[in-house]
Amino acid sequence: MAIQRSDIRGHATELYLCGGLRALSMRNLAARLGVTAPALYRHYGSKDEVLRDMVREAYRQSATYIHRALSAATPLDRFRRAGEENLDFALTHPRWYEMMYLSPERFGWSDYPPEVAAHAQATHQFWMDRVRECVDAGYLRAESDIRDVGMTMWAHSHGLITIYMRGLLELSEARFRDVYRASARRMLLGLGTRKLLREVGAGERDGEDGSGDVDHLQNTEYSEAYG
Amino acid sequence: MAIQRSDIRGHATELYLCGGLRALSMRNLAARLGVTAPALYRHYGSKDEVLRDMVREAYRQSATYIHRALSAATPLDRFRRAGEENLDFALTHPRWYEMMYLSPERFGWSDYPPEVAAHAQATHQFWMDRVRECVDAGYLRAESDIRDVGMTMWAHSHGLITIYMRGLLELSEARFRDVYRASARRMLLGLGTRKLLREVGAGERDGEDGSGDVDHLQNTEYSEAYG
DNA sequence: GTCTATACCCCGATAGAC
DNA sequence: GTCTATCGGGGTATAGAC
Repeated sequence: MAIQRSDIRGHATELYLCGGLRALSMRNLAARLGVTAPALYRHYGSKDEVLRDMVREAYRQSATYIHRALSAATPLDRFRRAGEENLDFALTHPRWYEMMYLSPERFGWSDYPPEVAAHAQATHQFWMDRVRECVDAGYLRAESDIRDVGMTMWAHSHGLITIYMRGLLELSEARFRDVYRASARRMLLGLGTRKLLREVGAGERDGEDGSGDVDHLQNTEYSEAYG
Repeated sequence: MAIQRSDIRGHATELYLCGGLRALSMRNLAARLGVTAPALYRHYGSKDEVLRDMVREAYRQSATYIHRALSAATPLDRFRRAGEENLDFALTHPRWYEMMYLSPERFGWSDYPPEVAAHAQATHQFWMDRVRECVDAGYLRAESDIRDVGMTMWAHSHGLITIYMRGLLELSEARFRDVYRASARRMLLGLGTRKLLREVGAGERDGEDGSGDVDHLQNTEYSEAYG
């Protein structure tokens, strides 16, 4: 049986996941598949094309995680679930996650190839849809441009994950999940309407119903889930 | 005059800034300095050591930017100024900024060398000090752990800059500055106390004094500076 | 079509001459 | 302190075996 593109991509990904780009050479890759390096060029035009395929795979995997959120019943649940799934993806496949946010020049590209850009655009759109749903349902403030709200939340989520992965927080993964949720909650206390404050756990705090002014939340314990 | 470490680091940085890691080889570097590659090994033990020195330089440069904020008069001004200086640094030296947040394995490291970790820690501490000041002055909500507040803001700032640098926002630099400030403002509307809401521009909006409930801010124009 | 063998040039790094 | 010479290992183009 001849070698398939998917075999190459699979082993390339495995190599990358184990030892980073350093471990991923065409010779290494070929040896894993029991062939010599030039044989790979029958299936991929260059190492670059292998990398591109890997990035696409990262987006594809990411999509399988966050799309599970669509099975949730309400806009708010879909939104929260998407956040959880994204966190799961990032923690389970950190290098795939990282690849999605690496500068193009990391791969020697001056810009992203069209198919990668399309995946990125689709992911972006998914998040915007989640935000739009929540705005329409009255859970998030309506602004002149919905994308601005999504962008702020996206920035927070991605920034936090990056900082964690960089090792600057010195937290266990389990602890980081709590921290992530707590931080997301802080975001929502700013972004959410009173309706959201009422629905998201305010009822569990000291008998308050969350309809008072925001300063009442000042010393809340944030280590619980935001939903 | 013999070659100095600073000459090597300077040219290495220039090469990296122009063409990324691909353009930075010991041979290239040596050619730029008018010597041959092995000569560099009198000054640096390895290419790795050059990289480490470059990352340290990135932190040093970053520090010169954000430390200017200390000349501002009040905690709130120092905090905002630090944000502006950090944005300036990121936009003026995107690759230096990027280096500060690259995973260690980008450089072939399993972890950060101690001197780099120390710089990162100092930068972290600087931001925590800015947050602490603002909490003490009553501008930011006091939480059980101050670092949590700083972390949320840090994550937002870094995430937004990363997304912009990745080219996903398709904005001009000037427009991005507005977007950054607007997004930071959204964060503060969640993080700030009423005192902050009163001081930060609420007075300019339709004659409101900002002391009402937060839903009044729902459709505010956010494209102005957050301070 | 698919793979091997070979070859070229660039890389990081070392040894030893000057 | 810098050179030349050299090593092992990369990406990949080419030629040709099956």
